[in-house]
Amino acid sequence: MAGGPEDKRRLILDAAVRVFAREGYHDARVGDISKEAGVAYGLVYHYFTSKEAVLEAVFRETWGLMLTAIRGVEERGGPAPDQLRRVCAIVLRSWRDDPDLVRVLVREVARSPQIQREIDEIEQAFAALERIVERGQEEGTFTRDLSARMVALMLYGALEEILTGWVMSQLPDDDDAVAEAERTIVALFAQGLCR
Amino acid sequence: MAGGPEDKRRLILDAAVRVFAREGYHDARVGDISKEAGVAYGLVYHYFTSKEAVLEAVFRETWGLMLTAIRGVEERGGPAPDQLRRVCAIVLRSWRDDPDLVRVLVREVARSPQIQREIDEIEQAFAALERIVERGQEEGTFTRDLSARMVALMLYGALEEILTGWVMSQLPDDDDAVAEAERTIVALFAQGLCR
DNA sequence: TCGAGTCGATTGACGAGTCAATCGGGCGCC
DNA sequence: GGCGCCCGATTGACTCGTCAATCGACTCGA
Repeated sequence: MAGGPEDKRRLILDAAVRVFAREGYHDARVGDISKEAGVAYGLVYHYFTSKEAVLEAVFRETWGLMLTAIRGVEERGGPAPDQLRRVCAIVLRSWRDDPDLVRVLVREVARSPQIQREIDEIEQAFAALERIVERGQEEGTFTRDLSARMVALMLYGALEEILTGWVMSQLPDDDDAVAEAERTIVALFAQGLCR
Repeated sequence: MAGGPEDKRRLILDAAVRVFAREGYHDARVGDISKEAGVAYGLVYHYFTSKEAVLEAVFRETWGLMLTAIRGVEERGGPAPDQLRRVCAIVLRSWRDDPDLVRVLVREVARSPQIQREIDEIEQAFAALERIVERGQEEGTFTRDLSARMVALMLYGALEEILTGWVMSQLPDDDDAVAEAERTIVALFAQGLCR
């Protein structure tokens, strides 16, 4: 099993993340991926039906993990603002955990023509955020004046833009900055700007 | 002059917006653009050095107008929350004004590998938002606890995500919804969620 | 006559995807 | 235990369609 087929698949997938992060999906050649993985060109097609399928697998597997983590927050329960904070922490910390992966997701998937916004999967992330906001409204912590769906969208956009800022190095991204981003987004969405 | 060269250039540019909106940049053929514009294939290359240059011109000219409008808001002055509201109105209403253009900007430019985030131009939009937030902090309307730059980024992301929601039809986009989006984003950033 | 503006068939590069050949290790049979 | 067969894993040279970009010809007003 140590040399089983799944290993090569993972090898290719991990290599693809590095290559896509380095070159971008469009400029990345399938040959670059096989080379980076140390396998033959054709093997990529043994495990994936196309170059796009490789990107899709990267997205699907990562996104699945993220959704699971978010659902974990929901199940653990607690006050809505706390849940929001924990979700933001998960999303923002992913940058420290695997910058290449975040780079690929932000640049190629978030709004890409390839994988035109795996609507379904991304919708589930919105839905989770929306549920948390709704729960806050029901428990009376959050105002009912704002549409939970729209707030969820804006929260998602704010998080994505912070990650993008890091990917594009428009924003410092040391540990302090990551912690500050967490603090800022929670404070902003909870209390707003006005003093 | 009615048949002067600038006319054909505009013709091509406008056609390109429609074609990119319809097909996406990658799938759009240069021939599609010339056909849509009703000019010969080669003429596209008379006015632009490459297909990518066409997209870039679309971005640059539109973004210029938007920056001018935002600077207009700044110059007109007034309380920071008001300025924020006016900027949001400009951005969000652009969807009603020219959906094709917004579709292209959101899908192809915002995070694209082509025109890799015309860093400079987009930075100026961030900077304008940042200045407005800072002014609010100086006049004492906004809390000084949050980094103006980060807030600017989050605001930008929230706006972009709303537009994206419309582009991807994940969000109703009738006149009422546009008005509600304006109200929601201003209320959220000013007061936050907590009651 | 001149050249700016216009035309569109041609081309040449390029890279995704194919496929036939080879490898290798598990398994049954002697 | 050892031999050899079988089949999936692996290889990489090659094919083949696709466009972006070029370029030489044509038009027409000055």
